[in-house]
Parts: sequence; structure tokens; C-alpha cells
Amino acid sequence: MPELPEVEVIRNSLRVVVGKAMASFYFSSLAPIQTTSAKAIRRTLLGRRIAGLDRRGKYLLLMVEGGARLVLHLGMSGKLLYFKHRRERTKHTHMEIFFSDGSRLSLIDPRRFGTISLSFRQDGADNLFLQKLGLEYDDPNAADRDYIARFRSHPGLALKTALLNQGIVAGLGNIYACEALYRARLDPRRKVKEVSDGELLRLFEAIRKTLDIGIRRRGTTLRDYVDGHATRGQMQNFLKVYGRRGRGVVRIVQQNRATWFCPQVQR
DNA sequence: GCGATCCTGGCC
DNA sequence: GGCCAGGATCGC
Repeated sequence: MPELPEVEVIRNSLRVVVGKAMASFYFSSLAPIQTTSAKAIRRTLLGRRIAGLDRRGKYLLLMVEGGARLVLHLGMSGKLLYFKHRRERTKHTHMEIFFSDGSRLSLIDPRRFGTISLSFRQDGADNLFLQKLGLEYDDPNAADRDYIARFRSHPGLALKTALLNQGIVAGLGNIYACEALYRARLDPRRKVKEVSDGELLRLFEAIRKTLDIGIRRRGTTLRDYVDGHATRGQMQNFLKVYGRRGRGVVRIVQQNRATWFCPQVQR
């Protein structure tokens, strides 16, 4: 469900937990913990305060006093919700962090495509997921030639497929990949090797703009996306192609995923 | 590179 | 019952 804009909005919405001390935890028996254990997570977090929230691609990082980070991916169906007061645990809750003031953070993920992991290094090189990620769309240290080089190393990929590859540019999902290609007026089926550097630059600019707009509209709520306080996004009202059959927009399938585009505009 | 697969739920 | 879903990985 959540792509970069949704994760960024969730991150901003949860600033309320910064400074809170973690007093206890709940993990379901099906919690999607990867390459670590509930025990290790408890040991790492217990008694410590949340130092801040960060984001890398679609991963949300809960930064812990002392330098460790709890690395969360929400997959297709994950939500991270803050509750101020006691409350019945809802179905598919896989992790809860109880703060010393009685409030809590709940991870709810019916499909369990998300992941929970740990990282202790600033650069994420010790984390199976973070280590694979490509550039941030707004990386201040990356130049156009860096983005171009990343794309050029996958000449045979269709543009849409390249956008979904988190090792090239991190954070785009199915909605924003389709929207960025529309904004750049590029056919999602064209291969990387068939587009010019100029067209790639146009695509990068479209990616930045598309993700920025997504964040400003507080994410896309097609079905069930909400931020950390259960507030829906508004971007669904401004999508140009995704889910918009008709008026020249068609749906095709690439890599087993739906691609929505407008053949008259995108070439 | 492509298709199948993990999982649950909603909709037709 | 079948199809679809905002993700990512793993075979071939």
C-alpha cells in the first residue's frame, strides 16, 4: 500500500512519539520479523526513548536513543497507528510498542508483506533491506549523472519496471510510477536503452514533482491507506492515469502489475 | 527479464 | 468462485 509519499506522511504524522520511552512490547506469533527476533528487538529498544523518525525509500526508521533503528516496511496492507489511550487490540496487529505514558504505536498488517528489522549502522549497510536501496528521489548529494548511471545499468528494463526497481531509485510504487511516466510523457513499455539522456532527465524531474505532490496531498487513499492518526490522504482526487479507465487511459500488465497510461500522450 | 508466489480481504 | 490489490523476492 504505502509508497514513498505515504511513508513520508506517516513519518511526519508520528512526530508525537519522539522523546517517548518504550516500556513494553507485543509481537504476534505471525509478526513479519526478518533476520532478527522479537527477543533481540525487545532487548534493543526496552527502556530507551525514540530519538526521531527517518525514512529511506519506503522504509520507515524509528531511531532509538543510542543509535539503533527499528526498520519498518508496511508492504501492501500495513498501517502504523498511534493511540493515546488504552484500546482493544484489533485483528492483524503484529507489533505494539507501549510507551511509558500509556500511549502506543500499533503495526497492523493483514497480508504481512511488510517487514520488521533492525539496523545499527547509520548507512544501513548492516540491514538486508536498506543495503539494497538505490538513490533517494531528492538526494542532495546525487547529481543527474548518478541517476542516469543507475538507470543505464539496466538497459533491458521497461521504464515502468525500472521505476519499480528499488535498487535504482527508491520509493516509487505502482501508483506514482504510472503518474511520473504520464507527467514525463513517456511510454511505460519503452526500454531504458531506447530513451535518450534528455528523456531520462525529463523522467527524473517528473519523479520529483510527482512524489512532492503526493506528499503535499498527504498520500493516496484508494482503499485503506491512512497516516499515523488514521487520517486519509487526498491524492486519489488528483491522479491523472492510475485507476482512471477511459478518456484515452488504458490498463496493461507489466511484471504481473497493472500499468495505467495514456498512449496518445505518452510516447 | 518474466511469471509465479507469499497473504488476506473486498468486490463482482 | 474468480479476480484484484498501494510490494518484493525467487525461481527459471
